[in-house]
Amino acid sequence: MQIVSVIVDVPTMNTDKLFDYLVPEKWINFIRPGMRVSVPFGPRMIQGFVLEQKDHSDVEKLKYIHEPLDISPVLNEELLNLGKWLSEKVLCLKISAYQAMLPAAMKAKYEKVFHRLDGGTNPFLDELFGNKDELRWDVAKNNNSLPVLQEQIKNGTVEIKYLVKNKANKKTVRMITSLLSNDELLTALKNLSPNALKQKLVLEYFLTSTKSIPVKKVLEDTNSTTATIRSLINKGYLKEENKEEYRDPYEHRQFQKTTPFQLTMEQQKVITPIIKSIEENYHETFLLNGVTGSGKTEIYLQSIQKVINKGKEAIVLVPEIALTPQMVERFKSRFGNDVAVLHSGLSIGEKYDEWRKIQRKEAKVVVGARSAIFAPFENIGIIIIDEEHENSYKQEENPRYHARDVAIYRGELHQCPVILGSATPSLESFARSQKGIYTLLSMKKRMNNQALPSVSIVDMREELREGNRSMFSRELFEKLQDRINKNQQTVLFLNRRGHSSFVMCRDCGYVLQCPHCDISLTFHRYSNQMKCHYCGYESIVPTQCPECLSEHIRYFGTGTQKVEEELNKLLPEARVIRMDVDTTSRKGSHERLLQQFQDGKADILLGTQMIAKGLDFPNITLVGVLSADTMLHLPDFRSSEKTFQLLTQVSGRAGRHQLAGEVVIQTYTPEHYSIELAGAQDYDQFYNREMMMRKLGSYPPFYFITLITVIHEDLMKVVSITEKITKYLQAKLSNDTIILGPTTSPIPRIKNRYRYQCLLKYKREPELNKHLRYLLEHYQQQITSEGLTISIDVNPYIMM
DNA sequence: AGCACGCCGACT
DNA sequence: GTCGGCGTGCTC
Repeated sequence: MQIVSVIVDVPTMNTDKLFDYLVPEKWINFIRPGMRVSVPFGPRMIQGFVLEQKDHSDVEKLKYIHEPLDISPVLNEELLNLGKWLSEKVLCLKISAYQAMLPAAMKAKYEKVFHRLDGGTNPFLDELFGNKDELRWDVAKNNNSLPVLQEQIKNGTVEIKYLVKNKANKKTVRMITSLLSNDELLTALKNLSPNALKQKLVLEYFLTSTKSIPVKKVLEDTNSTTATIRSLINKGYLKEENKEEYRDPYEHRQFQKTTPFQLTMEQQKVITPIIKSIEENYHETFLLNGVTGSGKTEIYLQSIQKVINKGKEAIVLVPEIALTPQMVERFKSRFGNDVAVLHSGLSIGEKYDEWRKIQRKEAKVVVGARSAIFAPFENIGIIIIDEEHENSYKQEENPRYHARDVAIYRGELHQCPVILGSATPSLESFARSQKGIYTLLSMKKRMNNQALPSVSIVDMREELREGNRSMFSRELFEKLQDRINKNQQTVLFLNRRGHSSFVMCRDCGYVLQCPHCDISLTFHRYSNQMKCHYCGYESIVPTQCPECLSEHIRYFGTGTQKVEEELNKLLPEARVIRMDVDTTSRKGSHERLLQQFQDGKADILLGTQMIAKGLDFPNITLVGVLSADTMLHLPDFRSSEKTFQLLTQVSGRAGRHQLAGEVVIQTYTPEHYSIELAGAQDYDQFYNREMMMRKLGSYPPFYFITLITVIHEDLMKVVSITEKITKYLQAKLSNDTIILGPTTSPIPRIKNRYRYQCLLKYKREPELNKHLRYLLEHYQQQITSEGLTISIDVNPYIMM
């Protein structure tokens, strides 16, 4: 007797445990841990993951596994353990953790069908089923036949079958193979009936080409029909078979092979310790801090080459928005078909194929977004996270994991180096490098010794005072005109996030802040109040600036569209390409717009977030940041850090080649350190300043934080539950732990459900997860039956 | 999540 | 006295 323990695909807390099943005789030792199986669960049939094998169970009435869904395990032992670790660390369901590791194509799709059992003897059923003996549930439902069918089920003439399917499947191509040698073909040709002209053509075709050809191609090339092929198959000359094929998203692209570049002194120095840890098989986390254009990618490429030479595999994570064709090309042109690519632009089927290349060891390198950290490699030699400070490495839904944590966990397990690369490392990572947890590797020079662009910061309050009410400062406008005259290109960057949610004085730049939290107050339109999302402080919306008594105090924000209109008015001769969510929603439009810009079809590229990275065009000599402040005043303790990173990032777009670059940053708060220091491109100084702020505010990296959000349609319930949770935690956690809340969330209501939150700041709480789990269990009933949501985000990046 | 079981109101 | 509403609880 063989028994397996299974995690079932039912995403609730009460089913988040192992269920035991008997393995049918014929599958003993075939069904193994890591495989997906379909199992009877109550009256239905569902998908599950086999976690363990055993020969005894404490449960009396075991059911049998219905059938395996894979021919070999899709999760290896490491990933099975990783899933367990992950679910404990981020407090998610085990099933969610495992599903996050696999391509979406493998997620189960359930179908219900009615199956007739009368053997066609009941004419009444003919009406319902037609000439088939199966009827899909949704079809029956649309025909209003459910009540009748229910009756038939009672009679025993119809049963319900539950099907477990994949979301997407392997793509197959029908192939025609010749079973004859050339000599035999010639004989066969002679024996053909003289009027079988098409058959003759097909056999002749196989004389001159390879033995196995897709049906479609045979038909096209010989201008014959399936009937011809069929008769040749019947004569035993040809054979038809299905061949599995990969969908290749880069099928029509040519990749010019590149060879390693000669490294600069600085690069050489940096790569040495990385190579050492690859060669000597030990884990070390490196923080590779190199200015924009310092050649980090070449370091990655040469390190990966070493890893491949050792017969091991490499994982490279890149932020979703930076995963452009240009980026992929750099890897594909160095490592060719050894590279698999995983990103959100691919279809479910394409992702599935790329994943299978990895699993079958046909790929050695995976380049992908966040979830690629779960690539099913078994012999990892290096893990690289490029632009490590990017927020997109944190998943903002369950499982709320950070790819960096998973990377380091896997790196330790495989005893291989982990490289975190960035021009502007996250404070957390840089602090760890200062403490010696990560090894800091710095590159301060650009590869071609090109100087960093010169940055000028324009005080927009001054502009206003001098009567310039336009969104362009005089300096930026002059430079814009100059570039158009010189036929050089400009990138204009506008940050749309934080749109009119904060209130600022246009005269002095004063922004309303919470007196207790040093965080900007958020404007609430419906209640017409200013609120702090961290402690709940409220105040009225001022009509006068509290600092300078000016009346020019208002909500802040401008859209790209408005800027475009303005540009058309002021510089009608300028050709503008606008890139934002509106103009890039269609597939491929992102790439197309960039291509147009690269081809010189526009003078100005105007855009949001998405143009901050990866742009590397020689003709860009001017970068303008229209309003550096928008992000700065978001109600988020990381707003300064994000501002600094973004400004540095954007500035790095200018003057990467022969032509020198200039950057103009417009701001209402030029004295703010994140803007001033981004202008000076001084990371170290920024780090010191920001660390002081974090220390004062008891924020990371000095404290860990965890955010608990309670969501329900009944506001009273939300408030009272959040209060209870806060009280409970106050009683259980140490005195050094700071508990902020209950307070309303930055977005107090989404889809008619109210949101309240409680923020924990702590240095050491070894029992925290235990308490949080207790809370989840305690409210489990209300979660399942009353639509209550309690979201727990350990180390949140978006404070909503 | 689904689905069955089970206990109260509106109807034949 | 029955049909069906959806609250409650279970699924190896």
